[in-house]
Amino acid sequence: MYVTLSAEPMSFHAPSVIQPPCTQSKPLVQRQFKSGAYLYHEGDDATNLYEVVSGVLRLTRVLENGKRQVIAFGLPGDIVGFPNGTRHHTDCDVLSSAEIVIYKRRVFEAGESDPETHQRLLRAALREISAMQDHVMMLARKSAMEKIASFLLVLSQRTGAPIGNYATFSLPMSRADIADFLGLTIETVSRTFTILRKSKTIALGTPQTVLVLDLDALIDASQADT
Amino acid sequence: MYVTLSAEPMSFHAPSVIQPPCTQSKPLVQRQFKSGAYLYHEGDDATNLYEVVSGVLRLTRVLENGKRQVIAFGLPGDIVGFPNGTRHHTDCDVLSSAEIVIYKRRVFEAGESDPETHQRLLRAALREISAMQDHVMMLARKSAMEKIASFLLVLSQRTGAPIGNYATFSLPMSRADIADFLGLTIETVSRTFTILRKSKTIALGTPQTVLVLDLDALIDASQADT
DNA sequence: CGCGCTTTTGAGATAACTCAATACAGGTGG
DNA sequence: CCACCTGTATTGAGTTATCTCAAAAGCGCG
Repeated sequence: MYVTLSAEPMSFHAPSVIQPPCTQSKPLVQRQFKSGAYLYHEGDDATNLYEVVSGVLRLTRVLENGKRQVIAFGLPGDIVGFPNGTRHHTDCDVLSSAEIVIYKRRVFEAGESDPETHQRLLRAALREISAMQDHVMMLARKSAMEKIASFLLVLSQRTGAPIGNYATFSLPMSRADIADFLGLTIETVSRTFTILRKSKTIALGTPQTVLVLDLDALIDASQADT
Repeated sequence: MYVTLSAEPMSFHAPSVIQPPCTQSKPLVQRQFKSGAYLYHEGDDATNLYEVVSGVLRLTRVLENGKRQVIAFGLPGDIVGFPNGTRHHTDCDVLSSAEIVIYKRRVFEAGESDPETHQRLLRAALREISAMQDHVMMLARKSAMEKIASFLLVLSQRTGAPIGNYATFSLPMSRADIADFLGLTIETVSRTFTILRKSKTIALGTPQTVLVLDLDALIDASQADT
């Protein structure tokens, strides 16, 4: 089986070994984006790729009927904005204020000028394919509990901070976003959190602050019937 | 909304405008693979990419518990085998005998020698990301009927042949494969086919031969509640 | 203090699942 | 040539995880 951090396949974005975005002294475009800002919209001409240094992005797509589907969350280390053809095929907005490194799409597509960055972006695109495949497997075959537990595990691994023996992290996205991402309803997401709370697997400070009390139980839950 | 052939987002592989794999007179590696043959296995070192000229491939992944999940089907025009890092992350076998053009991975990754092919493969990778996102949306939000109808529509559009006013195509994959691909059970797939037959939307010659009797009804079914 | 928004809880409905039986088709050997 | 056997597909009956609709609780803010 391929790349995993734990026993669990990465569910929505492969763990990139976090390395400084650029080791060279070259001028590098890095910007701060506030919560609520949009990096790009579906249909926009894709001139840039974006690497998340800190903060969280949300990639969504709008359906025919106007409903919004969350395709992915962009966590630190992720590179987002790979276009289909010349245009973006999702919306991308900021859930919690983010520092973003901006790359020109040209560097990705041609890359004569900067082969190192070119390679880096290419690898990110391949990782993205793999990550989406993992997500497909999750959506197709996992129960609500397995989905939520997997989701929390990934967030914990990628954005968690230790507090004593426990890990804590924040959920910058709403229950609705989580539901949209995992193919569930808000109510099911909420009920599943409640079950995890009652079993003392996690605790919630606020609804958007998670404390992992029992990591093993959470891992078990993410693989339940297997 | 982006690239669609009909009102329906492409569900598992974006429609590549089918063009001859190589317009140059250069030597080109093309091979015939028989049904049942494997192009590669998960974990194999990825030395090649594969373009489907004819036939159908199946990309699968094996779960911890030994169950097999169908990630995608490779139809004519698709390019498959994009690795994560240096290794393949799916199995790929042949469902119906296929002609395959083989590209060296190096050309994709570096491409100094053949920038044209490099670009071509790069675009295919981006299309793949987009296709997987479409599939995610399908898995997350569509009913069994919508999934099956979407699936049949895509096959009809991409591999169908006209017979009088109707279109016909074959299903080289089993009901189990379809179920695995769409996140359903075999029984639900079969029942849904039956509903479509009884409503005279489609007819089945054999269980693997589909005749589309009422395209509009099929399109409606693929978008049902929207 | 009250209003609006998100989250949680409750109760009932249902789409899809599971388990089980039957039908069908293709291949084999008598 | 036909009966049999094996694997796939279909149909049936009952269960259940998740959804839907509805109400209550919590929380930030003017």
